Amino acid sequence: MALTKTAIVEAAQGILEEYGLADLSMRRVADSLGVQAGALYYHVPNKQTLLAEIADRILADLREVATLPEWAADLRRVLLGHRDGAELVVTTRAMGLGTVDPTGPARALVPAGPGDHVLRTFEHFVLGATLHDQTRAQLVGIGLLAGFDLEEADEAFRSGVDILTRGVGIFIAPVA
Amino acid sequence: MALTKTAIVEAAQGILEEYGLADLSMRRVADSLGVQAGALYYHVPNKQTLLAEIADRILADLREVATLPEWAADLRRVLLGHRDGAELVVTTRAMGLGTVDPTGPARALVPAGPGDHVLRTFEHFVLGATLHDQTRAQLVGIGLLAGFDLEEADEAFRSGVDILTRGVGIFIAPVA
DNA sequence: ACCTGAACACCGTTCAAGT
DNA sequence: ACCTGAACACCGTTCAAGT
Repeated sequence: MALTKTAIVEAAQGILEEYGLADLSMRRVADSLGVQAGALYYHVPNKQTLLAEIADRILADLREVATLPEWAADLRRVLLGHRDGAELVVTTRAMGLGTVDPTGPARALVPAGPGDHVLRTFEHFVLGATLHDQTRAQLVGIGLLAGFDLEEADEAFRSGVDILTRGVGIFIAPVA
Repeated sequence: MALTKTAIVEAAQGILEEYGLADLSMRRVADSLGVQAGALYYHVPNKQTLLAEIADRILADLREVATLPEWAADLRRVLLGHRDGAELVVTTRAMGLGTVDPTGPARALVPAGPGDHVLRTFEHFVLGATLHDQTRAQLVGIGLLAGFDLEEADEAFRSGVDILTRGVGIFIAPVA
């Protein structure tokens, strides 16, 4: 069968889930499809856009939610559900690639104008915290890091969401 | 003069500031020092630890501060002050490398126990937001992205810090 | 139109051999 | 002890040539 963009994206995602982002090369994707690396460039402009396409597929797992904390937890769930999901989405978002905005399901929960700052703040926290925790969790899995517990990190994440929601005053005396 | 670890770290940082993280290769560092790439490995175990050493140097610019929002602004200032500073520090922190904790100057501002969650939450937000903004600012500089304004991003950052400090209630009606 | 084969210009890391 | 030279096992991307 002929090579298609969809087949390439799916093959790339398969390699990502199985071997991780560091081992996801254009040559490996081509190999798994039984073609030469150069052939990919007839269907995909470059590696970055291919990765952005995978990021879009990952973010498609996002569910509808009723509250901001629920949305934060769901975004974290989706990112942790895919190998190197946080790193992929962080990079894609930072470069302005990808078409799926992770704050999408939360848009309806805040007023259009001032709610924007709230959504961006939540997004940066969720991506920052989850990138940190997922990287560490994966290092523990390879035996390159010890003393990190994802359950504890989940607990800290929920505290972070509480702080964003109610302010630091819930944990410490209000600051100037 | 003989090659030293310090000379290698300084040369690497020089290349980072001038050409960026993507162009910072062991071979380039070696070239700039007039040695072969393999020679570096007698003084530095690998590239990651070399990068961690640069991250430590960058975080050494952190000032003493009196409040949490002031510390957040200072960390952002330091990261934006070095090319790819945010990416470098995010990666180094996630992998548990580097010896300088960016929350250091803020430790004295919060109580020992519950203050920890507050610090980590602030750290993840500052790193997440600044990584995002610095990447976009640098893409604008190369002409690969338009419609991003760092002044606006700074403003959004300050709003984010306000939300962390006082809760989302200052921007929108309190959420469940 | 679509793909191969081969090349260009690189990587991080290792290691025998020299000094 | 410290460095060179050369290798190993790769990269992303381009492009003439074939079908």
